Amino acid sequence: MESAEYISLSSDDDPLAAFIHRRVTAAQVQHAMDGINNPFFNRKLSQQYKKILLARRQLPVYAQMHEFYELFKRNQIIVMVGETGSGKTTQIPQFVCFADLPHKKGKMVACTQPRRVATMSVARRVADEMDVSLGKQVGYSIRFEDMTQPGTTFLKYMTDGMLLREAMTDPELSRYSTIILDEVHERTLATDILMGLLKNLSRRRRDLKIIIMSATLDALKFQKYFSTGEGAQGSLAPLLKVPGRTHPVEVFYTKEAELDYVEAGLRAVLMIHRAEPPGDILLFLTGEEEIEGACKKLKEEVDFLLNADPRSIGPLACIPLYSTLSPPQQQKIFDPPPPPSRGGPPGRKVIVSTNVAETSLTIDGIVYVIDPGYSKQKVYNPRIRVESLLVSPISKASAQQRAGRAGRTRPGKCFRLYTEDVFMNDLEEQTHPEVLRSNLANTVLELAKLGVRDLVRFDYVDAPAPETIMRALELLHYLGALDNQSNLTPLGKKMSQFPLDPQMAKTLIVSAEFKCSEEILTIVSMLSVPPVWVRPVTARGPADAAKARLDIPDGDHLSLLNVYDRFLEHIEEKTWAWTNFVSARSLYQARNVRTQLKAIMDRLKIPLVSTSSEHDRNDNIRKALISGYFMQVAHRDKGGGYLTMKDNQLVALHPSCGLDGTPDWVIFNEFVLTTQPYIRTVSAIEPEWLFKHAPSYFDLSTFPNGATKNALEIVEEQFKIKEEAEPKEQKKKRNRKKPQKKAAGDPQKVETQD
DNA sequence: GCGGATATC
Repeated sequence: MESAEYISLSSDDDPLAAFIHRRVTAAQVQHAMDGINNPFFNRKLSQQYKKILLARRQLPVYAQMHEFYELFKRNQIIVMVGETGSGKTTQIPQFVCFADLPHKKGKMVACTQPRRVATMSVARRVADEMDVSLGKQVGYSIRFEDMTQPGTTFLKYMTDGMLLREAMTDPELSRYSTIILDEVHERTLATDILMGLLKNLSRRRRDLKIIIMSATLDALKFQKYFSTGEGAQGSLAPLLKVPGRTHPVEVFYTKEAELDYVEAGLRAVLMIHRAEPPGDILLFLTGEEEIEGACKKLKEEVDFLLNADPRSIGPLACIPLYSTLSPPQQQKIFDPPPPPSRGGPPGRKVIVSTNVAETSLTIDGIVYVIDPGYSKQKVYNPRIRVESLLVSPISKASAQQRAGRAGRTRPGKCFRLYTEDVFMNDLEEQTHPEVLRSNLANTVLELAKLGVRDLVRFDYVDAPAPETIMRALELLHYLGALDNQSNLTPLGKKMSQFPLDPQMAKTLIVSAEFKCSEEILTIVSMLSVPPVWVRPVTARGPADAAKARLDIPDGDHLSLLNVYDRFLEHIEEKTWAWTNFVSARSLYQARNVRTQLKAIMDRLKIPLVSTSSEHDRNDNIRKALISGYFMQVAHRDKGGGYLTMKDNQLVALHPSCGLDGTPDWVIFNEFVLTTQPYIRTVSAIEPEWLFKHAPSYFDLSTFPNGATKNALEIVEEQFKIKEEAEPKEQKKKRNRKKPQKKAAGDPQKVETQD
C-alpha cells in the first residue's frame, strides 16, 4: 500500500463518472472494479487489491450481482438470505456503494452487526478489499470507539445498539442513504426495535433504502413484515437468496433420549477420540460450572485409560470456552492439538463451550460437533418481574448452526444427543426473539425518546406480552420518567440520555441532591460491567478471603465503590488485581464507562459532589439508591430468608453477598433465579428512608396484607412521629432549598393491576 | 451456596 502512487484524476478519469445514481448495472460495476484507479478514492489500485478481488469473485454472492442491482433499483426494501460463506456481509455493502455513490452525495451506507468484535473485523476486511485505510472511507462505530472520519467515511459498519442510539438524536437517520441490517435472524433487542423504526421511517423517507440480511430460512416472516400494500400476496418484500459455501456435515442422532446430557456428551467425546480419524471436537454445554466439571472428568478419564495402557488412546487436550474467560485463556482454543505420545495414537483437541462458539466465535479445524441440544436462555416473567436463566432445549435453527461449525474447513460430523423425532417434532423452528424474553423497561424508555406514542401498538416484528409492556410503563411512571399521559417528563428525557437501566439512570441523576454523585457514578459504572469478583475453581478459599477484605459491612454497593477506589490507588502495581482476586479487565471497563457517563452528566449539568464524612457518605449513597430502586426492597423473614416488597416472594441473599449479618431491611440490584431465588448486590437500609425518599411508592394502602406490610406500618408510625417532632421552620427551609427534590423523589402514580 | 450470550452518547 505504501508504494501506491498518487495520481491526479480529471473528471474524465473518474471510474464512476458515467454512473447514474441507483441506476448502475453489474457490468459497469465489474468494469470499475477491474480498472486501474480506485473507484472511490483518487489513487491507483494496489496489487493486494487485485489479489483480493480474485478471491472475492469466487464468493457465491458475486454471481448474483446483476440480480441484486435489479432488485435494488426497483425496491425500497429487500430481504436477503445468505448462509455462512456466501459473502453477503462484506460484499453487499460495497455493491450498495456503487449504486448510492454516497461519497458524491454526502451520505453514508450503514451496515449493522449484533457484536462489537464482528463489526471491527468485518470493517477491517472491507477496507482492505476496497483498498482504503480503515477509519477513512470505510470505518466502524462501536461504543467507546468511533473509527470514522466525518465527511470522508461513506461506508460505516456499526453495532445495532449504536444505530439505535443514533436514532434517538436523529429519528430521520438523515445521514444514511441505505441501511443494511445484518444477522437479523439473531433477533437481538436492538435489531428488532430497529426493524420497527425502519419500517415506519421507510414511509416518511422514500429515498431511504433498507436491506434486511438473515442467515436462516425464515425470510418469509421478514418479507411479510416489510411487505408494501395491504397484505396481498404480490406485495411481499422481494427476496434475494444466496447459497452458502461450506463443507457437508453428516448428522447422527441417538436412538433413545439421553437422561444425562453431560455424561452422554463425555461418552461421545471418548467414542470419537477412540474411533474417528484426526480432527478437533467441539462439545456444547450450558455454563461455566458444567464446562469446568466436564473438562475435569474428561481429563481424569483419559489419564486413567492412558495409565492402564499408554497405547490404547492418544493424548486429549480439553479446553474450556465461555465468555467470562480472559482473552489469553480464550486464545487457547487456537492452540494446536497435542502431539502423539511416543509411538502411540495421535493427539486430539476438544473444546467444551457455551453458546459463544455457536454465534460469536468461529474455530477453524473443528471436524466433530457434539450437540446435547441445550443452552441457557434468558426468560422473563413479567408477573414477578424477574429475568432468569434457564437451561432450555435449543431451536432447530440453533441446532443447524451448531452442526455447521463442523464443516468450516472440511467435511465433518455432528452427533446430536437426542432423537431425530425430537429434532423434527419437539424443537421450535427459531429461538424466541429477545424482545419476548426480556424486561423491557429500558426499551420502552428508548422508544418513548424516539417519539413512539403508543408503545403497546408499536409495530413489532413479534409483539411482547402486553403485561411485559405494562410492567415497564409502571416502573417508568413510578420513577417519574413518564407522566399520566405516558409522555416523557424532563426527568425521563434526562434518563434516556444514559446507556443505563432506568433505575440506575434515575439514581445517578438524583445522586447530586444526596451529595454523592461522585460515588454513585462509580457504583453505576461498576454495575454496568461484568462482575469484578474472580473466583477460580482452584482457589475458592483464597478468593473468598480476598473478597472479605474488600467488602464493606453496610452493603455490596459500597464494596463495589471500595474496590474501584482501591484499584485506582494501586493502578501502578501490575499484580494488585491478581493478588486480590478481582478482574482488572472489568475495572478498566468500569473506568471507561465512568468517563462516558461523566461526560453525559457534564452535558446535563449534573454536578459531581461528595462529602468528607465517611458515615454520611455511606448513608447518602444508600438513600440515593432508594430513589431508583425503591421497588427492589426486601424485609427479613422469621425463617431467615427475605420477603420482597409487595410481591412477598421468598428470596435468599446470594452467596456472594458481603453484608455483615442479616439486616432487617435491604435494597438489592438484581433478583436472579438460579438454583433458587436470590437477591444479588445487596445493601442494608433504614426503613424510614423508604417513606422519606420514595413516598408515593410506599403508600401502604397499595400493599397486600402480610408480615411485610405489618412491619412497614410500625416503621411508618415511628417515622410520622419523628417528622412531627421536627420543627416546622426547619422543614420549610429544607423544602424551599431543593424544590426539585420532591419532583424527583415523588413520582407520578399509575393505574396498575397487581 | 454462586453468571448463557450480547449491546448502549
